Amino acid sequence: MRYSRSFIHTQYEVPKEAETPSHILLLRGSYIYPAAAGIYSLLPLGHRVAEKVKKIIREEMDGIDGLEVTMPVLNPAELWKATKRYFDIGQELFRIRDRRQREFVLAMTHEEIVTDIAKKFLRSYRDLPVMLYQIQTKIRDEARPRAGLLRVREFQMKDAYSFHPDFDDLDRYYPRIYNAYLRIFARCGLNAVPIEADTGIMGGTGSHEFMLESAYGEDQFVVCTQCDYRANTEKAVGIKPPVDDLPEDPPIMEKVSTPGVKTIAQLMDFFHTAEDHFLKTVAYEADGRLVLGVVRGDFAISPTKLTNHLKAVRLEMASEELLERHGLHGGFLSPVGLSDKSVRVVVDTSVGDRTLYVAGGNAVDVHVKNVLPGRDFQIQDRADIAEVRPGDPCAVCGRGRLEIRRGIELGHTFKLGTKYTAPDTMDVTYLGTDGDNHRVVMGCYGIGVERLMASAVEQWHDDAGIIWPVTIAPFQVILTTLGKSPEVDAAAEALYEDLRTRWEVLYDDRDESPGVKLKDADLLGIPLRVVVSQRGLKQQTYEVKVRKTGEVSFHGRAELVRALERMVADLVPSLDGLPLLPETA
RNA sequence: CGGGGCGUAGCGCAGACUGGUCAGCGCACCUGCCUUGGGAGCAGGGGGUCGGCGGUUCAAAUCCGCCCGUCCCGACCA
Repeated sequence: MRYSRSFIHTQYEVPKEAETPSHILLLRGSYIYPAAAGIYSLLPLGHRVAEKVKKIIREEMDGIDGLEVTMPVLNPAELWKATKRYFDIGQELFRIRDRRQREFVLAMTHEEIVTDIAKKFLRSYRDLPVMLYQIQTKIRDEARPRAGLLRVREFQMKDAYSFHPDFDDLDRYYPRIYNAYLRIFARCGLNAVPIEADTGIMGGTGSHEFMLESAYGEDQFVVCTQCDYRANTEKAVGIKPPVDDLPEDPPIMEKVSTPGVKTIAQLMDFFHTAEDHFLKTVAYEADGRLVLGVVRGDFAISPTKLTNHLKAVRLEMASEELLERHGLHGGFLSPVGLSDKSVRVVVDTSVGDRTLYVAGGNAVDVHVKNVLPGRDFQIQDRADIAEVRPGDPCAVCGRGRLEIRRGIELGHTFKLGTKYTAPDTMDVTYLGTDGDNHRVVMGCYGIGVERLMASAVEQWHDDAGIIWPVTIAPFQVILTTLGKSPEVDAAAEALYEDLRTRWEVLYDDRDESPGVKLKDADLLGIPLRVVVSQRGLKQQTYEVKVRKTGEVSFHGRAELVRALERMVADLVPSLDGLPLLPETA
């Protein structure tokens, strides 16, 4: 491709809307162009990168027996009503009507469509297992798109769905997709870290997120400093150091007037007592019911953990009206002396029975002190509903400490089970060898293509520009001429014709000053740069610079191709040392 | 959806507080000359509903109101 014909329009200035490195560099390199907030065109360069990524994804998906399909973006609302997602998902789901007022949604994923297909065609155990996948546009009305391609409203996603005769079969398949994901990210040059993810109401250990650690990521995950435990903060479990200072002869519980004292900070001041001697009680509305969550004062409640424990669909902070209706008062909530039996109370495992707590009094301006769990109130529902804290001991190895890191979620694998095939959703069964109907078990697996591209830039850039991994670079080689002379042009033309039979070559044939051409080559991030110049021709050499290392070498015409071949091979990311799961036959 | 910033040429910005003398600068773009190893130089040139609507005023880029767009923080995120 000749640069002069390539629709590359680099810009020197940093666009003011961009702050994140990938956003800045992709705009400056004319890889992408915004149409609206969180909606981008992929310009020729960006399109080439996306196609490279998609090719790698296809190879890996095909390698684990995936069958590519294309499903519609426009989905009839009835299917989404059947799975109840039409009602459970908030404003993020685009809902539209056609000219006859029939309701449609713009698909944000394709569980409904693919399950409907499965229901139609999967009749017998002979049809299973099967994995269908597509790479296709997803549309979501994101509340806040951000950071260029990292969080957008329209994007291409590889979404895959596997169908199995039973859970065992899904468990056998799962490592194959997990390993394929590790290979995809590694082949794209990304250091993806698999972490255990929240599985929602499914439970179990059937979900992983693949994270790229990055300061610009919007997700947090927990890592152990000693062992290889890695988990989403919504799921992570740490050891909660117990407080054990119960006096021999515990004093009885006592009411204390605490006018206007509501927060833990105010209470610590009022009672001159440490944070971990309070019971923090927070009121939620879970699918319409009032629920009180209780944690020790030095912990915070994890809404996700509480939601999962309750097996609730929606969890929100309780409104004042709901509290009033139960005769409760925000700021003085408590599991102690709760008369209304319709209120569910969940107590976190941080609350022990070897210490005396200060708790709310369930009356305005009243707290109680010397509260002893088990004596002054009964714990009927005890669960881990607290967020882990940085520095907490690891629950897996017991030796390490937990740290919280930021990351970009590159992909997600999920054992869905029968969430979409159960009788109350889409009801998908097949006929087994025993002649009986059995329920189909599913898994789903997603990768965002543009987010992966942007993540590659986040991981691979310097002050001068992008440094594409050779596997996804728009071109492997940029051929640059310096100086204007017939000899240089002739040599470059001949070299271009030769190199382009082996690689994708961007031939910078522009009549620009050396500075402009060299700066553009760096900004665009093409892995190898070959320079043809008067100076080089005089010595009968061509200069090659490796973008990633900055290493410069000179080669005669005869050995240039061989040298480039070696350098390209060296740049291909290694698949050694990936934390692959064992696959069973 | 809450809080904040920004909106003047393709890009980046000044002008605004103190209304007039204000349609400006750099880069990019076009023409010519010249130059060619890290975003050259000279000369000439094109390009603007100052985000939109309304108000105040003799007069609005500038003051006031509403709206829109965009970015950041937070909430949300199948």
